[in-house]
Amino acid sequence: MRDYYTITELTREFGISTRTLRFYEDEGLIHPLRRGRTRLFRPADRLLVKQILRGKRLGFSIAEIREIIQMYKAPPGEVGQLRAIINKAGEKREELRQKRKDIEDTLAELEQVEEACLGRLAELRVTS
Amino acid sequence: MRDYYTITELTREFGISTRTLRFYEDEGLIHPLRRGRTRLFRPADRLLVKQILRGKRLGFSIAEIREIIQMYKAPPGEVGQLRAIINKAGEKREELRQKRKDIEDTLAELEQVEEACLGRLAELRVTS
DNA sequence: CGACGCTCTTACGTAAAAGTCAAATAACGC
DNA sequence: GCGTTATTTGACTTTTACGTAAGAGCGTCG
Repeated sequence: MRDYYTITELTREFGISTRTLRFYEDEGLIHPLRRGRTRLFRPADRLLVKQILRGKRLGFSIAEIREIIQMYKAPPGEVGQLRAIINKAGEKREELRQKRKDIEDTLAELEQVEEACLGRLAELRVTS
Repeated sequence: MRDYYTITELTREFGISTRTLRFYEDEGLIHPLRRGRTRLFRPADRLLVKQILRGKRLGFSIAEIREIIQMYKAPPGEVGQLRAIINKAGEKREELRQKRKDIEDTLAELEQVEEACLGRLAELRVTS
């Protein structure tokens, strides 16, 4: 496990631009160290980037991703705070289950598309 | 099953604006009938809207949703065309499986968050 | 008949998430 | 040490997916 990654290393690994990583820093999603002005990304920062991109793939906005990330690093706060986190986590989980159902439905439809195409191809081979 | 829906009926059912439905028509995603200038949405149009919104929940862009929709209504074309559709459907399915994995991972992490919070709450009750 | 609600088109505005470009530093390879 | 490459900040631009407002046309309810 590397100590530090340069910004370019991460852009290559994840297929994103430096602008994107700086944007995520401006948005408060990551906080890489600095040596002088140069950013040094720790493994923990790299993991965060991974989680951010995963959130993007699922269609979450930066604001939503920020909420999720903040739950991960929520400190052992007071009772009300803990309950609030539990609630928010529950909501997000419900949302994710909905997305999962959407995926299952779309997958089923695409399988039908493929089968229909294969069937039509078979017909064409027989007919011709 | 209704014959036709007005634009406002659909906006109420789906919680979207008339602007959004007209935008989807401009983008070629739906093609409601017309009586004069007024749009008449058939059940098939309503189904399409459902599929569009499902795509949006999954983070697909309008362009991607258009691709998916076009696969659904692909006519029994020629062999090359059919193969192309099968390929594209395969790609989308792979993408969806990735999203599903992303969801499973995020769900697992959120469950950990919840458990950590519950554990901490239990501690607080004991300690206090 | 008049107000009201629904609908239409056209056009400009906007928020989110970066892309792009410039100019200045900093770090690296030899 | 010096040229090349990487990195920084800052500002402006772009794309997507609508929001919003203006102005006008129908149908109907009282």
